[in-house]
Amino acid sequence: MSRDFQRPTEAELEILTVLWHRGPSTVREVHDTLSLRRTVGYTTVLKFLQIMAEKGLVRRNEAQRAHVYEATPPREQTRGLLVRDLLERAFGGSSMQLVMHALSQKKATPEEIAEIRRLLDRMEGDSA
Amino acid sequence: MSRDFQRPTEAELEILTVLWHRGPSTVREVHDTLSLRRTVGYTTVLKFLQIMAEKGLVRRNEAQRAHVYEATPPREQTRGLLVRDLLERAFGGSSMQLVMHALSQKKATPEEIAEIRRLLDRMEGDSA
DNA sequence: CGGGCCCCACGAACTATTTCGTAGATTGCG
DNA sequence: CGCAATCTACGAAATAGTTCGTGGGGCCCG
Repeated sequence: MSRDFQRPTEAELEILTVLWHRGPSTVREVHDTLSLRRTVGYTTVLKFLQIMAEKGLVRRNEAQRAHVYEATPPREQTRGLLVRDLLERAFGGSSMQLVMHALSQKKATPEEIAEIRRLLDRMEGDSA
Repeated sequence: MSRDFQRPTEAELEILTVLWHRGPSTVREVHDTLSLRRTVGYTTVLKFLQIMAEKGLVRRNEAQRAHVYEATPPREQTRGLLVRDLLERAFGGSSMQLVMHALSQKKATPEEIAEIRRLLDRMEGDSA
């Protein structure tokens, strides 16, 4: 069996974020959440969860009549996958360029900035 | 006419990166470059450039028999668009999280690290 | 002039992704 | 029990994205 997850499609990612946010949820719960942002049919969500279950992107608990779905790939792992991907496809692998863009995108709190500094310190330490 | 660019598809981005790298190029040049990485037909590349021209992603100079294509959206603008997008779709808008991932993804050079530090300094200065 | 090579336009096949309708089973209630 | 509300399964339409074949010209060399 394959242990590596493939890159989720846009709609799949949308659902994964809901599951990461809510934790294990039923189709209805996911649907209700998504509906807050955009119009989408109930069976559309159901279908996606079924597809994702096949792909291994979600785990399904059928104990109840309304099955409960849970995201399988750890959130950070998926994020890493997406970042790696964007890095390669649009930034020629230069993580710094990506960082610069991310930073200029939105103002960070002093705490967050401090955290990034610590990470930079660690990196310098390693490379030394 | 519309001045905002839409998010390029995967294949379109691939071609844009070639154009950013090479500068204005003919279909053949783009095709040759892409061929170094993967198998792709000449007319496939041609078709994409035609589609992209319609979308406004590239500009076409027909002065020569072999038309010369040039990327229209500035590279940094497109990168910004992609980063913003990823930020929204996978990081709940937290640029810090994205930065952390980007940094841990690939080792940056000491120089780059220094540059990021300077950017952080500037950010703290602004918010003060 | 004729053949071979390269170029563009365009349609269309193909694949991937998204969206939903319909059907059948289950459950809760009056 | 019988109906309305809810669920899942599944097929398939609709859309988006990718890939390429074919046709019509132009260009260059022998």
